Amino acid sequence: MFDTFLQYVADYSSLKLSDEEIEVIKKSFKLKKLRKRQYLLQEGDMSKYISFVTKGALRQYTVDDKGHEHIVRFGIERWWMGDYEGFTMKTPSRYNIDAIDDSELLQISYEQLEDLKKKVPAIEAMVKKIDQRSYVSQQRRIHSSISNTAEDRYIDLLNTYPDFLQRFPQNMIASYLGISPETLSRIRKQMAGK
Amino acid sequence: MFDTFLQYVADYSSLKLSDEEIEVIKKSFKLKKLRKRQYLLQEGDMSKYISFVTKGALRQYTVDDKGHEHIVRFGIERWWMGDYEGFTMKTPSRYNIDAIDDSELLQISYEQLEDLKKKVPAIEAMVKKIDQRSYVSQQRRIHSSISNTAEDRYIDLLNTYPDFLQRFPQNMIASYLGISPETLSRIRKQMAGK
DNA sequence: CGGATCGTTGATCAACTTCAACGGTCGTGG
DNA sequence: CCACGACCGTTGAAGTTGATCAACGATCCG
Repeated sequence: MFDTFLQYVADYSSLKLSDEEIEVIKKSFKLKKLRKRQYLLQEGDMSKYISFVTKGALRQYTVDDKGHEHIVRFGIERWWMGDYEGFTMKTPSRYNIDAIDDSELLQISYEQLEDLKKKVPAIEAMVKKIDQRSYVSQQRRIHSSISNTAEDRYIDLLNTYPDFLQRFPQNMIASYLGISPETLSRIRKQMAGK
Repeated sequence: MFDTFLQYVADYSSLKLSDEEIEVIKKSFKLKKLRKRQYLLQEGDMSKYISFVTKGALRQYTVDDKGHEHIVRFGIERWWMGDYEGFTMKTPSRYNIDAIDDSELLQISYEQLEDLKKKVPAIEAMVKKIDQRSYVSQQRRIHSSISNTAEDRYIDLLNTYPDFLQRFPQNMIASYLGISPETLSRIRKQMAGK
């Protein structure tokens, strides 16, 4: 599963890694396996780790007083998951993160990642690119959510992350979009007969 | 208006700036004044600059085919404005940015900012903190938009940016929240009599 | 003064939610 | 290995929330 990560670094930094760098990287991470439905993090927890997903699928979400779940983020292979907010604000997590399928993660603490960025330029470049992309995707999601109807937001999702549909049950997709499962079902039906 | 910026850097980096650093910083920016209603950037433009607002108020928004405006971001004193997405993706802007009031900006190109970050550690620390905050605030806005009713989103806004109400007309607040001006008006009326 | 902009209000309409029921599939324990 | 319960998607009916359209008064500015 390190191959996945090394490939990812190469793709994101377009820098070649030396053997020593690869060693440093390997030593910085530890492997974690999660069973389906297992928590990586629960609301109220403090977490110093972020996790690179090499296998499986996870979600980050809250549960409101009516028991409804609201998914703010999904993570699959080659995505990062973690309570970035809690770390930067030094507060307990507002979110839960759990595994939707059996998953494999590479974990690193934020401090170690800072350290690694200094030692390995490719990692620094990678993090920078991730930050840029996440800014852009968040901004677009905000824009979609204030501008579009439920159907258009669903279409946006189809275009942006076509694989989500295969990977996640429909009710979670609905939660991610901020609509009820019933509405999503009807939207899909209605789109099928277009 | 440089005082505003220097104070901002101090607040965000908690590092003291040397006189030479202050000189380098001053040389990197150029002043720009905007009249109310004047564009800083229009959809389709390419922009290499980001702007630090020392005075006034701006908004970043799109206009849909029905002529409705959708505001993704506001900017007032001590905020940054610019087409970050267009710069990182090297694409023309999807957004318009214009001045809501007469405004004063300090402008710098992205390349120069990179350069400045290397020369002045306080700037680097500042940018890092901004990135973190913007991630967190975007995530929260997304969460609010998928979880909350119009009223709750308005309450969120009141708590997060209490000054927005004084600074921006109600129809723009509505646009930012993704609701119609009429709905916001009714929500406010209804909340007043609580 | 006259026009544009802004917030408000009422009436109607469309979008989405909620509640309830049903059928299919899948995983697990007996 | 089968049966049962849990979970998931679908559908219908009714209810709620928010959008739209239109009209009006107030304010601001040139």
